[in-house]
This record gives sequence, structure tokens and C-alpha cells, in this order.
Amino acid sequence: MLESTIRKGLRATGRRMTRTRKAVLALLERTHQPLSASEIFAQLQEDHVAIDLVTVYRTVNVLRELGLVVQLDLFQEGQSRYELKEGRKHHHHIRCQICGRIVDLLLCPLKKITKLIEERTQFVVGDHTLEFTGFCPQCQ
Amino acid sequence: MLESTIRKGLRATGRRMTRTRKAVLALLERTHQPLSASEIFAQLQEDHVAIDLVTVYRTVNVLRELGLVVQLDLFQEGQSRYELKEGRKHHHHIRCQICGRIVDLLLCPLKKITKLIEERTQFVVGDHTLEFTGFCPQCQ
DNA sequence: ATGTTATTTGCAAGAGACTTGCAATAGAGC
DNA sequence: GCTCTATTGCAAGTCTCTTGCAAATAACAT
Repeated sequence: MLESTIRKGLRATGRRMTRTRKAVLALLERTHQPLSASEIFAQLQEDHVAIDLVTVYRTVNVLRELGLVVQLDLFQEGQSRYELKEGRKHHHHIRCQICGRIVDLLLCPLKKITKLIEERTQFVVGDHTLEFTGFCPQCQ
Repeated sequence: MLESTIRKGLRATGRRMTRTRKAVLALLERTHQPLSASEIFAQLQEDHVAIDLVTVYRTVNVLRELGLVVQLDLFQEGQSRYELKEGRKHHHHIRCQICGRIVDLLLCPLKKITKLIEERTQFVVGDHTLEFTGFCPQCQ
């Protein structure tokens, strides 16, 4: 079960499984969109889970440090979004410019490109961001 | 000459060529790195050009609206950067995680991928961001 | 169960990027 | 030079995210 796995990860770094961390994890687990801190906060409020926005930020940071959550910075959104890793493969996203819906793209075309970039620039390539925007079927 | 071309673009939208816009354009023209608003502000201060940070923001926004400048949101930088278009081809960047140096990648491998995404998702794809981070030759 | 202790939380306040309101300034055309 | 309107600078505001600190609570030992 996810929660006990994560509990171990927390313990291994001297951290604790708490009521609020459970709530954030459960929300991320049942949501199929990457959520921003304020969206997590608003949703938990609606679910009558008492939590402060500060705690949401601290929680997603801890989960990111543990490698359990991926932080996304989508194109000109001005806020980060968070998505559970939980065994999912590295992937990218497209966001509708009208309704804001975010759809997973289950691909990453950058392996060859990364090698080419390393040859050309002599950089050691670490990470990359690749995000698309456009108009979804409903909003066209 | 760049300035008179831009003057026409400004006039066409009821705008004016001013001392501060000239200064920002000239700086972007002679700089070979994408600059953030605060970097533009700091450099102009050093050059003894009297300008307010607010005016820098307003200026880059105007230049972006006119399509003269590209706004970049690099990976987890927390601020936007601006780069003159001036006849340059669409391209991407890699930033060194240590020294912050940004190098242009004169490529864009996403034409085929864009088509594939449109087929798979039924989105009409508009724009994309693709930025790399890594370690430059000096910082490895 | 109860107590001990270090982690976590909530609140208030702060940091940093960017925007807005408004009076004063200054381009552009006459 | 004059007029008209865009632009600027200053102050203040917004938004996302972070930090300090006392109070609450999870984990563990007894």
C-alpha cells in the first residue's frame, strides 16, 4: 500500500507520517491532474480537512525531496504544479489555453537530442522541461 | 536599422519610441544572453541610464506584444528572461546549474512530435517550451 | 497508557517577481 | 512652440512561495 511505503521513506529521513501529509497524498492519489499548492489547499478545505496553505507548500516540498512527487512549471502559469510519481514513467504535458485542462503525453522524444546537445555544447545535460499549450477538442 | 523598424511597429499600434525603450532595445541588442527584468534594470543603472524597474517590465511587455522579443521561462528560475527576436530562428536553451550561463541550442526537434500529439490528443498544438539544465564545460 | 522529545503545524510576517493607479513628464504631429 | 495623448516614476498592491517561532502532535520508550 502506498501509505506504508511512503511512511518508510519519511522515517528513513527522520520524518513522520502526519494527518496533513496523508491528506495531501490521498488527494494527489485520487486526482488525475497535476495540482498547484492553492488548488490542493482549496480542495482540502472543501473536504473539511483542516490545513494551512503553508503546510501544503511544506508538504509538497518534502514529497519532492523524497522523490515521490514531480514538480511541474508549465508555460507562463506563474505557479508550480505537483503530480505523484508512484511508478509512473517520465512524461510531459499539454495544457489547454482556454479551459486549463492538462493532459499527459506519454512520451519523451529527447534521448537522442540530449546526446546531440552534449556533443555540441560539451555540457553534461541534467534535466529538461518540455510542455505544450494548445486548444483542447472541446475548446476549439 | 533596427531602431527605425521598431519605431514603425510602435507607431502602427499608437505607441512611441522613447529614451527608455531605446535603452532597453540597445541593451538587448548588444547582449548575447537572455536577460531578466532585474538584470536589465541593473545593467542600465550601471550605464547611468535613468530608468525605473516598473518601466523595464512595461517595456519588455510591449516588445513582447509587438513580437520583437521572446519571453523565456527557464526551469525553476522564478523569473522570466527576454531575448530579441530580430530575425533569429526559433530555438531553445540550456542553462548551467552552477554558474547560470545560458547557451543557445540552434535546434528544435519537435515538428514530428507536434503532429503526433495532435493526432493522439485531438488538441490543436499552439506553443511549446523546451529548456535544458546541466553542467557547462567550466563547471563540471 | 503515559511521558519524553524532536518533528510538524499554524499563524504572522517577510521575500521576490510582477502589476496597477495616478499625477507629472515628454514624444509626435501640427 | 503648442496640444494631445502615450509614457514614466513613485507608491502601493497582488500573488506565489518562504521563514521564524511558539504550540501541537507523532514516534518511541517506559
